Amino acid sequence: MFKVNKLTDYATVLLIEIARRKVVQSSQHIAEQTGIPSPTVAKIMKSLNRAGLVASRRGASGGYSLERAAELITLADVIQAVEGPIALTACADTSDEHCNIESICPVQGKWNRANTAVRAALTQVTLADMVADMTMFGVPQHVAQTTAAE
Amino acid sequence: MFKVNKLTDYATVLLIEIARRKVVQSSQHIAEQTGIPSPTVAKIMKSLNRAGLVASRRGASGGYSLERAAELITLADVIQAVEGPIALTACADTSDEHCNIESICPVQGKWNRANTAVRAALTQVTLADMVADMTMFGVPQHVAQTTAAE
DNA sequence: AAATACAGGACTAATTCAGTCCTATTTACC
DNA sequence: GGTAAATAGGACTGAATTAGTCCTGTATTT
Repeated sequence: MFKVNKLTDYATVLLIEIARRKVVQSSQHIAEQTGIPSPTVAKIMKSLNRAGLVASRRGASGGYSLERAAELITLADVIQAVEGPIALTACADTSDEHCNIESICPVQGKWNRANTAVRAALTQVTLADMVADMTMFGVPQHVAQTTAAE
Repeated sequence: MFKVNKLTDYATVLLIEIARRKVVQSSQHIAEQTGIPSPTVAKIMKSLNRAGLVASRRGASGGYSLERAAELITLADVIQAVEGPIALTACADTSDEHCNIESICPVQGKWNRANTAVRAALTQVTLADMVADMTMFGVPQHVAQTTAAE
């Protein structure tokens, strides 16, 4: 199956959680809210921070918040933050990886068109869209509960 | 990096080879032409045949040929043939896989929009496009040689 | 000063993927 | 009719990637 990493899927869940509440949340807290193991959350949040998708505050009562509006964070951003560049084949990307079938694949533009098309598609979908889709398909019980509980 | 399987990349190479010559070729022959190991070629060709992208003829002087014109074979077809359904996340696909974070991800349409967009993007790129892109970026030495030799 | 929380990176376990091989079936040709 | 050539299907193994954990250091609040 053609799919994104598990971690990328998690990342969207985390970002949606952060987008819903507007306050700074510790990675520990986010883990509890989402049910994703805390070390894993920490790892992902670091990537998202490095990529500039979330702002971090250290120290007591620190944590993470969105760096910019959910409308301005695209799925392409998230995937790139967690997995690196969106390049459907290895040779299209960094030229330090050498294609072992060079005789027929001398870094030609074979896949360029596809890369561009997929990147464009993923740039069209924003975090805000995903939040909207979620509630459309039925508000998740768990989040609804915990949100109400506060 | 967000990318397709190596086998899918191979598959495009194989299909391009088949598209260039119009005759029926054995999987063995295709392997020699492309430099991809013959058992691997055989495996991929079986998938492509099952998916209806290539026609097969058994027995002596048998082999494979395109089932339809290169313009009508899309990258989405190839990916689906080799990797299965294009579903960016596991839970969006067959419902027999159970998401282990169900509390926050009860098979919601979170990723639907993205799946649709990516599928559309990959449907726009055809095998004919890839053949064209290849020659545009410089005719591969090897294929040029062997083609001339016959 | 002490507690809290992020930053970076090393390491291990689990999963997936790539590649090979074996047996059965079909077809061409002598 | 027999033999060789080729695909069909599937099982199996080794390699590579991914997911997950943990440790040490640094910044910040109270």
